[in-house]
Amino acid sequence: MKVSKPGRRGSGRITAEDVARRLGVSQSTISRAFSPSASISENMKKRVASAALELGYQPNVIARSLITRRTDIVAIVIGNLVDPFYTTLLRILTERLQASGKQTLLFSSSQAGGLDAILPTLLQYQVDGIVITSAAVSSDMVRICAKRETPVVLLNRYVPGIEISAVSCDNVEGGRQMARYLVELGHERLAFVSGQPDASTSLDRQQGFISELAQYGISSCVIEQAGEYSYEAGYEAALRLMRSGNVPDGVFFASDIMAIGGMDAFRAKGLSIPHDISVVGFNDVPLAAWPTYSLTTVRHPWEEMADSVVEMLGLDAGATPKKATTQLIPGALIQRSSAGPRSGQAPRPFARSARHGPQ
Amino acid sequence: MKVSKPGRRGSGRITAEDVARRLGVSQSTISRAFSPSASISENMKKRVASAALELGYQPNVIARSLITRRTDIVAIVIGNLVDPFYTTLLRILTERLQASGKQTLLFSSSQAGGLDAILPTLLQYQVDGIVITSAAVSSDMVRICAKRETPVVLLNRYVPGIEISAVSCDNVEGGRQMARYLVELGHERLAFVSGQPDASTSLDRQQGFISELAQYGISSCVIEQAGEYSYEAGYEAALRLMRSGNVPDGVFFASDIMAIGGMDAFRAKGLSIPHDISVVGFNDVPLAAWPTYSLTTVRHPWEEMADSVVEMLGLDAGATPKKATTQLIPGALIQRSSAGPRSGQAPRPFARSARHGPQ
DNA sequence: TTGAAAGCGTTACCAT
DNA sequence: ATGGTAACGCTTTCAA
Repeated sequence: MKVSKPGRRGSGRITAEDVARRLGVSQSTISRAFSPSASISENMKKRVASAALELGYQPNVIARSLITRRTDIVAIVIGNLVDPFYTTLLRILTERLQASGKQTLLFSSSQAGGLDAILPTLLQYQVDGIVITSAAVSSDMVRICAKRETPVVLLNRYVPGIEISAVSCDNVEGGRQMARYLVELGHERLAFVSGQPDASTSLDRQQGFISELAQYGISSCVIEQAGEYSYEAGYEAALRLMRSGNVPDGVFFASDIMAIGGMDAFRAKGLSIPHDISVVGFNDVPLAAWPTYSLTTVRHPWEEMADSVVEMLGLDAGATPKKATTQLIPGALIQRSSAGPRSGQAPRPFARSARHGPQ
Repeated sequence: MKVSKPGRRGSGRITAEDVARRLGVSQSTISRAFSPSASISENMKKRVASAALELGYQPNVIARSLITRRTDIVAIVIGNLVDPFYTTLLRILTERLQASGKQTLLFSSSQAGGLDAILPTLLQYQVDGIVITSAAVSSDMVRICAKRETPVVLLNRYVPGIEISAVSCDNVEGGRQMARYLVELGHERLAFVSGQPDASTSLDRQQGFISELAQYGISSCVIEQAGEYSYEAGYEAALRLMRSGNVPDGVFFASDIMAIGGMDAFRAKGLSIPHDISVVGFNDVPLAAWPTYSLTTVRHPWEEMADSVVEMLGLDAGATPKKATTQLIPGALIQRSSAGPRSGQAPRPFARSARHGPQ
């Protein structure tokens, strides 16, 4: 006869052992009752379920992960929780992960040390995957993660020389769309306000914009460096643009939040939008749709991006350790009223470039 | 002589055992090298450190938590990741937790089922504490958490009849401050726009506002229900306020995001702020400081609130299982330009109620 | 279908 | 100061 183990320890923790004792069965049986694929009689399953409910038992996923090697936790590294773009990204991604039964362990990389300081602690938590939406990624990090077989996906950015998966909006094409749109509205004196000078997102949007302008025979475009993706930076950049003397008639800001700062600056100086100047952004954050701004922008394919991330992390059943690939998903031009035809021209001469109408 | 265990399993996981073998010492020694309070020679500690670095070893906190019963993970339940108030709260709290060596497991309760659906999975992760910033909290939940000895803190709300800790801004006093401020600017025809009708935050601000108005002999105040804390709801509420015929000369919105929606609505209808109408909000989200809005509001004591939460969770060394208490922290009236003296009056007759100047 | 036992990677206690 | 060993709560063989 089995000698029953000592009773409950001081803690309020209820274990499978407790349920087993209650039912007079083995602890393994309790485990099986919570494992969908295990073979257990329907009757026993029911008995366990009711006993568990009664005792308030819930399997300890932490203990489980030790043996299954899956925590169902995904780490998300976010740089700037002030920027609505990132909070939107976080929201969409967390909801998507939650829907797949994964939980989000949130890391803010704005802390001192950046990603380098975060990565070690992050890995200690044995996360099933890492999503990085910001911060510099070194090849050292990639090597460390690869060695531990922890999948990493860069979201909204990519690092060329590195073996790492990435999913991002097609920023080059987005820049092109904006160029086409503004040119077809009749604008010729254009400006681009860049974000962080080394961010691939900003660079790509710029490159797409400039190269498409060239297609239309517009070879000059003022490039104003805002320095960072923020309202204040956009505001200041707009002021500098105005001080420079020749105010453009169309400005493409590398992100919505900068564009909105820019609009406020232009208006503060008495310009009317879009009459005196057309402003467009990128991202389509909720703010952009507000009537005060009604910002024409490129909508990020939020849902598709989130889906891609989940797929590339290989979190679903068949964990295919995908080779590192970069996936670009096209965005959609959202026409609102912050950009209009050049003053004195007929409104909306072409609508060809608007692949999607206003929402 | 000890028989060495079989070598590494397929996985890329490096364990303390691996480091021990490498150094020809026991696994316990490796563990001690990573435990600050353990007794280990300085020399050995160094040898372990370098071997660990070489092999890429990091202690598995998941395994550790099994025995220490501390995961260093705090669950944060956020209802509305669109509202800048909540994203700000999340940012501040996550940074504060990270600074204390705790990690944030993020749960969005806007998902179907709300908190009831989330709590079970949340508890499976053996979190050290739970911070709830939204959603209804039932006494059942409180009982379950209490049984498991998992501390719970309500942030920015409280539930009267329940034995649960809460930390919140002093909403009643905030409402009073706003009443004083608007009255002293000369306004008499006032309105309050409420958020969710059952939210303690909204109710308290309303109560403080109304009761303080009464102190000044103003017994009537229009109450407009916006229904939820959102830009759109604020916008619509403002429109209804205007349609009602007697437009107030001062409106207190229960939250900044509603106030901003309201400002846009008033302006869209041709009103000038603060000339025709004064608007004030609550929270002091980053948006409120933008020049377009320059919203007078009550600043949430973000940092103090975060500090209080950490303290009430008892996460630091001496885990005092505090009795459930509700802590109210006063906010600060931030004077900006969305509210001004009643048209035709001398500007700023009193400044008494502005406890802090504009930032 | 069920039970017993061997881990998973760590900490903590007991020896030495 | 260090090594051995028993937990921690679970999943997963292997037997029955």
